[in-house]
Amino acid sequence: MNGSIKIRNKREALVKATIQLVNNNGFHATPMSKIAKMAGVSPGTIYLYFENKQDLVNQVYIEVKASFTQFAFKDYKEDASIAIGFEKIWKNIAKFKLNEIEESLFLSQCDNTPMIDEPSRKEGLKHLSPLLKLWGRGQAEGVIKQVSPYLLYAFSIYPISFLLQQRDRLEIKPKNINEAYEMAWNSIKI
Amino acid sequence: MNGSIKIRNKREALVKATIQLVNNNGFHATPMSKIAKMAGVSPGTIYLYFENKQDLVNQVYIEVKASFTQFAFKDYKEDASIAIGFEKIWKNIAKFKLNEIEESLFLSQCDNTPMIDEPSRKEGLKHLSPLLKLWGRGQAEGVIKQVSPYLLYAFSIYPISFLLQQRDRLEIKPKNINEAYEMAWNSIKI
DNA sequence: TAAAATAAAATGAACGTTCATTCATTATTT
DNA sequence: AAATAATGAATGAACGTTCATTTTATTTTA
Repeated sequence: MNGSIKIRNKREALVKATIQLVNNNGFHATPMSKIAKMAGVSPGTIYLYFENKQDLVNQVYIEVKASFTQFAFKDYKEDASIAIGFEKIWKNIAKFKLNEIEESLFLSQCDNTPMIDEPSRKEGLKHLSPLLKLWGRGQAEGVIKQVSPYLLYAFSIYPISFLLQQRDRLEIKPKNINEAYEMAWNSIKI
Repeated sequence: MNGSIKIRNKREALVKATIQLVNNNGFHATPMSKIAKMAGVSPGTIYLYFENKQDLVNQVYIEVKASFTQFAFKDYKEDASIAIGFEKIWKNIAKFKLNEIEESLFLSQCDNTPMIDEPSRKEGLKHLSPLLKLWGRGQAEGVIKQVSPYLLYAFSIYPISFLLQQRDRLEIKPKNINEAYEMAWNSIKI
């Protein structure tokens, strides 16, 4: 019982340790030796699960991103109305970003630095298509503004990441969530 | 006449080189030796202008942030109407983010990683108060939503940073800028 | 004005440290 | 006993920083 994360399996512990240490120190200021120590594992052991440091961080990125997108579309039914469908997805994303803070901070660091290589970036982007489809349908129905998906994303989804950065995250409670949701919807609805 | 940036003075060249290299490689993957080489200067020379690597990146951050905020409030008159004032500031910020891409990318990396120390972060945050004042006035007049400044920022200003990240930034042309502005305004106006 | 003396700026090789990675060895599981 | 998993000391490359030395600029002297 040392100061390290308690583990079921070593790979999982390594992933967790990587997220925490990269969040606090940045990728290149996080030595493999520290990751190993925090995971309660020898440095050499890392190389049984990952090819090298870059591979480690790529894999962590892809896993966290997958976990994020899976959460985003939980209980989302493609046949619901645009407004209902969007609210579902939006609130899923908000819940994830505000509850899974470690994972969200990690993603935002990955998305704003060159620490992830291009193939892994592409891989992480795959899973967002249901939202794009929803928007396409909304535009066809005349409910959603006729602007590029980039703009729709920038003004309705991306702002959630900002709230997460604030020091006083705890203030973000149900009332504020709903206020935020209304702002998101107002910006993309016709 | 080598491959390095041509310079007026060495400090300026070092700042420019730091921005470019950090954008491409990240802070900790950018050795002082490379910064020196790109600036056309000896490694030792860096330490005539900066205490150490952390001090270098802190100073660059503060300077770029200052240049950004100065640009944001150019030609802004405090006595204009809320709508006019906000549009002025918003479009200034958009112009900066979309034209000064190197500087904007650098700021977004600084704001999403632990590479900048806390005092310098605080220092960089100082200059945004005119916008907060404008919003306060707008709320008093019943023009701006009664929500926290964080939310107002998240939904009207922060999205601009996302547009900058897109691969096809060149597509962001006047028409799209105005669409984006309308979305920003829609999300914060009552 | 030219030469000499001093000061300031800049250099880059060298230093100590840290890091990612390896691999001979040990522990654990089958 | 054989196979698999894990270890951690060792390695060599790369890094941030220093500082004795050189180069350039400024001032003083003759």
